[in-house]
Amino acid sequence: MSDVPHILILDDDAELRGLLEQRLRSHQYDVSLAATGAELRTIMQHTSVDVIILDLMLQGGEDGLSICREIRMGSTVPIIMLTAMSHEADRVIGLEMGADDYLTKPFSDRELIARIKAVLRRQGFSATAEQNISEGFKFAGWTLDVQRRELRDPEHALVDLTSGEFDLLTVMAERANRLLSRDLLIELSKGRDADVFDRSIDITISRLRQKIEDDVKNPQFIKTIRGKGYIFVSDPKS
Amino acid sequence: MSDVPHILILDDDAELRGLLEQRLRSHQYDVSLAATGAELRTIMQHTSVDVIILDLMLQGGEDGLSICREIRMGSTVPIIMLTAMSHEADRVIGLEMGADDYLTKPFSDRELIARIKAVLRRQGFSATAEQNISEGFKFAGWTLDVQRRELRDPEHALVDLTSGEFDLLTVMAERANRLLSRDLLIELSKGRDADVFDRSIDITISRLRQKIEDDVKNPQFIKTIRGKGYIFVSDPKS
DNA sequence: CGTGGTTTGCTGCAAATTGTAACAATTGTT
DNA sequence: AACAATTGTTACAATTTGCAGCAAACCACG
Repeated sequence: MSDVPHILILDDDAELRGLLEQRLRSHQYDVSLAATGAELRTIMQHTSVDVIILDLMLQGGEDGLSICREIRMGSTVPIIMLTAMSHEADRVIGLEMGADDYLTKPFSDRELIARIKAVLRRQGFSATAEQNISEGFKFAGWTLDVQRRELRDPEHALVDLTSGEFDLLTVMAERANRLLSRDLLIELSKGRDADVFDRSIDITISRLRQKIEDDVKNPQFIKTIRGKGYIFVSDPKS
Repeated sequence: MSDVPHILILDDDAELRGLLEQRLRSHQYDVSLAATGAELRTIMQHTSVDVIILDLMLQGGEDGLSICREIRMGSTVPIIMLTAMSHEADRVIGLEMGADDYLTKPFSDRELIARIKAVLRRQGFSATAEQNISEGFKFAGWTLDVQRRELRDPEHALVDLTSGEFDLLTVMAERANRLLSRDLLIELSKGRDADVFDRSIDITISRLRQKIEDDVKNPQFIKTIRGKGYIFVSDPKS
């Protein structure tokens, strides 16, 4: 609960679980273990988790993807998926389901630690999830204050957003650096299901870009992924 | 199990195996030995391997090329092949099957170590091992930032790529210096299976070349292997 | 060397996808 | 009610992608 990142591992292979626990602990992480989705749920209800490591293939009718999607319904915790198969298609599916990264078994400590660090850094780990939600977000000098519902540019000037624009920006900032489908964005920001020909997200994205992007033709923050959706990049231009 | 590269040797000659092990260990590598394809499989399932050294000629019905191909189905580990004959034909076949480099017997320690280092370096090993992963790629001054979905030329200027071009370049950069078949590229970059007369990769390659190659007629980065596919060369100029 | 068949490069299209302007519907305020 | 602000829809523009088809390059033969 302090500044040590807390990692939750869901895998049905007890041996691998133990191994991962040992290695992550030796790298100064706080580790919790779960063998089933139910255990994972219990742990998540009682403690705060910074990263989840999820095996794509579970036994006994459970499925990593469904669990991933389920977690995503109620949380934005970064998820790293473990997969035994190497088909890159898994990656596509995993990312679409809301995983943040994935690893093909077997993998080395080095790889796993690197991905954990990368994911934590991307999520701006200095602030925990709750802090993020209550305090707001910062990206490239901009400040999004969710409490006051205010956006300020790097010069600290107020940028006038409509509430729809603000809601969209908020859900995107909460899920920065992830692929977000139009359907998901509509559900999260408008709280309704998307119609088949629903283009309203595109229009709101367009209006947001006009207000926050330097060059609308080359957006730094909101990137379009053709055929997939959008990504909000929280840390552009290094 | 830490930062020392792990090398797996598959050879049916026990004497050569021992010799290689001893020498590689003296060069600070972590070494595992396998005498058969089955042993190799077992080792790969349980640990992570950074380089595989594979004898092309094996006894008892096993064949280095098939094993190489089999490894490639599920992994991108660099493979160095040992061959008794120096026929250039072997080289072509080997590259087709997915080997990364070649060594003709007999060879010196020096040669072997040099190739191992070269292969590791191409995989971006020497780098702090963290950048290597999912952050981005660098080649000949260019920068491919996977998070921000941006490509910059050696002058640090943004190069405008479409989603499809970006995806293709990414999967090629992830597998630099390897022969990549059209089918594989389609599966990896578009997430679908290739049709029989699918030329869409050729077109995307062509458009990519227009944007990144100095002289499109003499491409430095994306080389065509007639009848086989393409290779992305990450470090041209030699 | 030629020659013909095969493979690859690349230029128009056409279809699909995305961006956005203009207008209509909705909501909230005075 | 009148008005302004916000949001959704429609329509059209711009972009991206894949295919057809032809030119160029390549290869194996004689």
